Amino acid sequence: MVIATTPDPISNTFAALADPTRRAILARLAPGEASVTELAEPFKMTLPAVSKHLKVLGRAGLIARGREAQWRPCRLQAGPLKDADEWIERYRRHWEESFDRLDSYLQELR
Amino acid sequence: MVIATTPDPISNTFAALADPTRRAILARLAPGEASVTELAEPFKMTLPAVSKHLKVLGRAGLIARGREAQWRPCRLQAGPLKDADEWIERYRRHWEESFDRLDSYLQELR
DNA sequence: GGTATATTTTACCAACTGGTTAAATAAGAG
DNA sequence: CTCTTATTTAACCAGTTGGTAAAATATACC
Repeated sequence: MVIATTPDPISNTFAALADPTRRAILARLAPGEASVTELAEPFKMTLPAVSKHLKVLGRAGLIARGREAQWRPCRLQAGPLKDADEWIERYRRHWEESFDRLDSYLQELR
Repeated sequence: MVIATTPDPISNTFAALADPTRRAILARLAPGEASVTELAEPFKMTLPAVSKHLKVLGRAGLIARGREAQWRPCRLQAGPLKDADEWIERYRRHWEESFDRLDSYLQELR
């Protein structure tokens, strides 16, 4: 199974977050680690499909894998999320400003 | 040119951010609006390629297009970035905690 | 060794992506 | 109307993605 490796970590992070299944997996891992079968349970896709999603998350550094008997538990690694957050934060001013404009427009309407 | 439309706005946003060219375009738009040719200038790709990137950003709601004579100026729309930021923020505790663990480990090493 | 459970790998497929070139469209200027 | 400039569309291509089914691998248990 070929998984493309961008030499650009933040692109990998955003690409990994661009899929609802993968975001749900991260949400499931927030309270603590889980096995692949546990992670797959809520989805109506096959186990290999989930395994691929985990590989994408792993490549992005968003999860780490353990080894316990025949289980390969996953746990969240939030480091890349920090980088993504810092990238987005640079635009905070913009969405706050555009809210202000909408707000004062709504004021005018009264 | 077929541009896939996910019924999932935040997936579109993250997918749009997953490309370095598109992130650079957004950065260029932060100080103010720009024409397509101006946006294309720093890249060694053709104009239609940039036009496609702008379409992806438009679909994600990250830019709006104007009309001035034969120019179609782009300006940043940061709304979707706010949603992306809010999604990521839920994990802030996780990257701060993992920093704390690294920090106390480094303390121990001394 | 043989069996059961958990997970990954392989091979395959249709759809999407990111790029190209060439042609089409839009608007201003002479 | 013609020419120039700005931009998009169309057709195409190679590579990636997200899924599948079937086979392979890993570990525990008897």
